[in-house]
Amino acid sequence: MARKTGSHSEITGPKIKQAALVLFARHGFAAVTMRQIAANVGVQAGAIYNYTPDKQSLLFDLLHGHMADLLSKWAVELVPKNPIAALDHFVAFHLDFHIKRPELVFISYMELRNLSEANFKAIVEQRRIYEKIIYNLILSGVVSGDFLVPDPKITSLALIALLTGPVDWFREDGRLTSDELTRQYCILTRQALGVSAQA
Amino acid sequence: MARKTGSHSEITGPKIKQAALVLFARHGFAAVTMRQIAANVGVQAGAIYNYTPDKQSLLFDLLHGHMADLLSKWAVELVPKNPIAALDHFVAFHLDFHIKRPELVFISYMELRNLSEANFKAIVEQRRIYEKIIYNLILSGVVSGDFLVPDPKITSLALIALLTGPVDWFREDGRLTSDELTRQYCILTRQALGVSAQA
DNA sequence: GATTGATCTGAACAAATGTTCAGTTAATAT
DNA sequence: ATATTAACTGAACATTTGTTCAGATCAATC
Repeated sequence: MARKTGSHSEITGPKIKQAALVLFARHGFAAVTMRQIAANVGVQAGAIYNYTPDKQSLLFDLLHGHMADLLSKWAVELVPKNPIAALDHFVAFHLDFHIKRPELVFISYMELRNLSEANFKAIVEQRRIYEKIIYNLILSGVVSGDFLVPDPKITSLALIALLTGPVDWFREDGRLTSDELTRQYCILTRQALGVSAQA
Repeated sequence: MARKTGSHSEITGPKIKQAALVLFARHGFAAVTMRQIAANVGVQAGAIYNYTPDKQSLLFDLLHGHMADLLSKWAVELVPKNPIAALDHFVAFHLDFHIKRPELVFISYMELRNLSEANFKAIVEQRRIYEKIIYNLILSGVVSGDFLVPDPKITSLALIALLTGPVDWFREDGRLTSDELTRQYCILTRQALGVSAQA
């Protein structure tokens, strides 16, 4: 071989993914052209096809990688056995993970419909696994008597909506630190799940 | 004049808006073509331009009309003076209004960026007014001592996220009636705002 | 029944789209 | 120096895009 394999590709590859992410988040998958992505990388449109078979795969890789990242990071977390402590731990984890990736969170929510059927199913399965984690967490608190919720299934969905909301407005350089955000959402979620105040 | 003004237009006009709404919600503004909209109405693409100057206006009219509808409907609501009763009233109102319009809620959230700058500003202003309503509602409860929240501003944003979440999963024909949904979210929000249980 | 004008068709337009590919470039190995 | 080949260019492709508009259609008016 001449030229060490991937001498430039190790730079250009990630740059393409990053540019696609930012542009998809800002303008939407369908509104972004391959030429725009290429221009952001400093390359011609044709060069992108050295790194991805097509535009669809560019989107899928971003979403799939994001969810795989989320699930694997939670898998290595040391979660307390006590349901209330586990809830606090989860709130901190979920907020931290999502706040650091606003673009990925955004396109994961709103570009699902631009996936092919097979790709769509793969992502939905990953989400199902995550929802199940939260459901089990809430259920254990209900069983132990720490939580007071009428319907764990609904509450788990509501909890995700509640904890993902800050992604839309939280800014690292805003008047609220991420620690303060976490503290307040721990209070908010404890109250929402009916944890008695003296606990 | 021949032909009564709008003999067909009174039918075709709304049909175009409705088709655009459904298609924008399902596939996204940028992914929908004027020919798709026309086909859904049973007309040729050129005919659409009798009812809208361009594609952009089609989107703006949907979003602007939606927010105007929301604000004017709240304006005529008879809201109780008591903060806790007012919160319950608001929860019921917000849930009911949004659950009945899932497509409009969806595109209002995710097609903002496809608006021209001037159109964008107009919608943001309408949203600001609505957020202010919720902020004032929470503030009055804090002042009266009925609510226990660390930060009314954050809580008002969190409340909107919480109450808009069901749009994503609630189905009129699901296992939960809208009355039950409202009841559960009244409990959830009361708890989230720190309303003491015996109230 | 002729006229009018709102409504719509159907073809056309330039511009932009995702993707392909023959050929150029340049870094490495010999 | 020469050969090799990954990385990239730049032009080309068949489609599709939003939009325009001359002309067809046809119900209401005179």
